[in-house]
Amino acid sequence: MRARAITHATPAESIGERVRATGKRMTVQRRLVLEALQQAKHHTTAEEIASRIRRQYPQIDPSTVYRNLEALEELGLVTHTHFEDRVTRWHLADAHRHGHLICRSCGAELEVPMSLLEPLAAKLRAKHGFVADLAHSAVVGVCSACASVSSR
Amino acid sequence: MRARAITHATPAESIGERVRATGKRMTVQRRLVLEALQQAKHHTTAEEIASRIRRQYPQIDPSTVYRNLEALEELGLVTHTHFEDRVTRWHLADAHRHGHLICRSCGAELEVPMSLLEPLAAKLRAKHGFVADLAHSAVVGVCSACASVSSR
DNA sequence: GCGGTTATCGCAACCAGCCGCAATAGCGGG
DNA sequence: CCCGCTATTGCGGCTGGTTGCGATAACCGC
Ligand SMILES: [Mn+2]
Ligand SMILES: [Mn+2]
Ligand SMILES: [Zn+2]
Ligand SMILES: [Zn+2]
Repeated sequence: MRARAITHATPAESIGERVRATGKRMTVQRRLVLEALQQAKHHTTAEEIASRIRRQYPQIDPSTVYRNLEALEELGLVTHTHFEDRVTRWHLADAHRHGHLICRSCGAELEVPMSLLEPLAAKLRAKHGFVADLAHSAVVGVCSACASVSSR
Repeated sequence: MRARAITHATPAESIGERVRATGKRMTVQRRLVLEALQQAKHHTTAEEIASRIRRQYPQIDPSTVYRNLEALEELGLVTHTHFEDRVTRWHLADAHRHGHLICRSCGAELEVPMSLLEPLAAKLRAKHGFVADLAHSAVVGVCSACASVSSR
């Protein structure tokens, strides 16, 4: 085992070390939450994570999933984003950061590069000393398709 | 009554007409929600509105408050903003629009003029045809006080 | 004013998420 | 390998908010 080359993008063992280094513990539930996040290619919900875990480990409690997501977020391994429905979306932190635009009329979701949002963040930092996290909440509005329909 | 001058900023009768013009009805509950919003000088929560109404009208149900806030929002009389706790804040729509910055470390709330946020909205409109409502969600981040403490 | 249509109400049940508690199980040290 | 400390778990209960349903009451036309 020791000599086995680790080719995976996020070596499972180093994550365990990183977790333990802060006095936290690597429980089976926590490992399963991490695995579920890795398997979901993109953002996912706590309920999706829970139901995926339940297939292997039926006794998992939703609150355990929520607490683990929080704990992993404190460690910088995970982030979350708020959309307009009241369901929080979770990302692995190493996934490329991006902003979200969501249409309040048709629900369409667009992703935009952080570079687009960065100038506003820079301005808030300069004017107010406020370090903004503009990826944290989706930007709500009306998409081009819906806007052209409603103005016609 | 008929000749009495109306000096109030938002003539109650014209609101009633505006409500009825869309096939909606001006119920006592709806009037009480509006009054509660007017009495709260700035943004307020559904629960604050409900408990204020309960003093005059104890049988009001929370769902009635929520449905009325939604209905009044559809009419353009009311807007809401999402803060970082999961409690929605409600404004009368004629109150001056502004953005919110909220510190995830100390909870401080700063208000910023929409003009600060407008350049981003213009860019999203130009690049994606997306009409953004940047006042809808508070911008989450770390305020200057907390940022200087944590970097020291 | 009166009556019919139907928007709205109160209620009960539900959903996403959070929290306190007692039991369990990682972890680090010996 | 075993032990003790304590982080974490499952559970029950709660909060803010939403939804379906049958009863009520605005509104409109006469
Ligand atoms: Mn909203
Ligand atoms: Mn958040
Ligand atoms: Zn995403
Ligand atoms: Zn405000």
